[in-house]
Amino acid sequence: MKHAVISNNVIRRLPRYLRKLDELEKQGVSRISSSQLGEILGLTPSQIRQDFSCFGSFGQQGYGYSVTSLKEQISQILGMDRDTRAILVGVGNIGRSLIDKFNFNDWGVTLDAAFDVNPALIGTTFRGVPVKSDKELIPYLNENKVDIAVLTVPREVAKEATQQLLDNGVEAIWNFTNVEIVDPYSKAIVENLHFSDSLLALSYYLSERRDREAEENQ
Amino acid sequence: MKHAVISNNVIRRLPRYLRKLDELEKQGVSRISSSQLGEILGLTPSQIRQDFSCFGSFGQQGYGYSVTSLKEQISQILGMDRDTRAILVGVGNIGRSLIDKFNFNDWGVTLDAAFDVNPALIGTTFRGVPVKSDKELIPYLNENKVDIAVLTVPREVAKEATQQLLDNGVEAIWNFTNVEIVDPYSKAIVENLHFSDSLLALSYYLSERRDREAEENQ
DNA sequence: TAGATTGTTAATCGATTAACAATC
DNA sequence: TAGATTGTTAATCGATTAACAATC
Repeated sequence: MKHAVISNNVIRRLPRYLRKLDELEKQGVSRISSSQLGEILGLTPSQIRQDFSCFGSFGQQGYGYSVTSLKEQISQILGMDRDTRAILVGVGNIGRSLIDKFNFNDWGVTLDAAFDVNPALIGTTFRGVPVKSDKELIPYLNENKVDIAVLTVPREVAKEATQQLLDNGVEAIWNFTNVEIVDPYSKAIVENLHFSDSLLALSYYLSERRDREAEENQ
Repeated sequence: MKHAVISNNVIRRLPRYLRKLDELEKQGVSRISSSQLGEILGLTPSQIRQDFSCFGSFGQQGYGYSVTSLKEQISQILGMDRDTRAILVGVGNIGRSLIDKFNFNDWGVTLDAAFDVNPALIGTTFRGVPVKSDKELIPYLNENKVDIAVLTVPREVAKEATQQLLDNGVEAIWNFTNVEIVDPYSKAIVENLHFSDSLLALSYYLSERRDREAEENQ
């Protein structure tokens, strides 16, 4: 029934809260106030309380928040307690490192299978994830629940792969290709991880600082 | 002299403009108006003109923008024409895939060296990038210009590595560890690429949609 | 010249911050 | 109870959008 649309800014802060709460929990901290959390994260207490209040009342007046229960609430808001199934398309370098090192399970996501064109990879298994032929992709999509497709193919085939995924019922794409994904049906959820965008932002802030320093030294 | 601070939102849009302009240029498009660009990117023409006007006047009344020259202007704003030198710390899966597949040069950054603790890797070279011992890191930092450190070490050693880098003059860190980097001197520029934050945001939007659909089907 | 589109100023909208009553 | 801190409403601030004169 609560149908208010939550702003993207709020959503992007939730994982940060979660990360810090997890850290605090591991350090044995059991209770925290919005002021303390704000201090740690560089946010105002108001903003933190405002953020939480989008989803309910998780604290207690005069006391603050229980670290553990706040963490659980946020996990749930983010959908971590759902049975989310993922596949990975493109077992290149980055795909491989995601299979090997990224703990999908820690975030409530199960990586069920990977797909590639390379015969040397097909039939192998990394960390329990079987690598299947790209020819099996469409049949697989038709026979299994797939919530998220992790897109780690070379940029040349990104468009084609996206088309296949969307045409066969995938609703969400986690995009690691440096290509702007266009969903012709505008109904997919696309989350981009453009490394280059991130590096360019860093580059901007660095050169802006250099300019400022150069001016000051005149 | 132009000392106005540009909002982060604007900075984050610049790489998107750049990507699209590059694409348009490759397609042979030589001229574009703010309305056309807005149409393509899902932004208002006003916003686009407002964004550009933070940095100067790049267009021409009645005509629009030259794709090539606009692209050049943005590249320059982002610092791509500077001699930015980087090193990579931690040649694991993700570090390796960055060396092998990410074209630092395309973004105006030169990756000069990588560092690792693994004796099997030390002395090898990937794509022209030599892998050096972690013991050589500090001497290297003292003898060479290093603008950006790409941090791809395991999370357990992230803090320690950060400390070394900051203590030896590195001003910018591109952080791939899923650890909140804390700069004790609060002067470093830190750009985080938290994969998990991105996945969790995706997870939120997915479960929010599922909830909405479930309600509608009642 | 007429039409198109910029650059910029003003108006609106939304997000953050401040304030405070409620209450643990 | 007194002190602390939430949840929420109101005030402020900043970002986006609209409007339009300037001009190519």
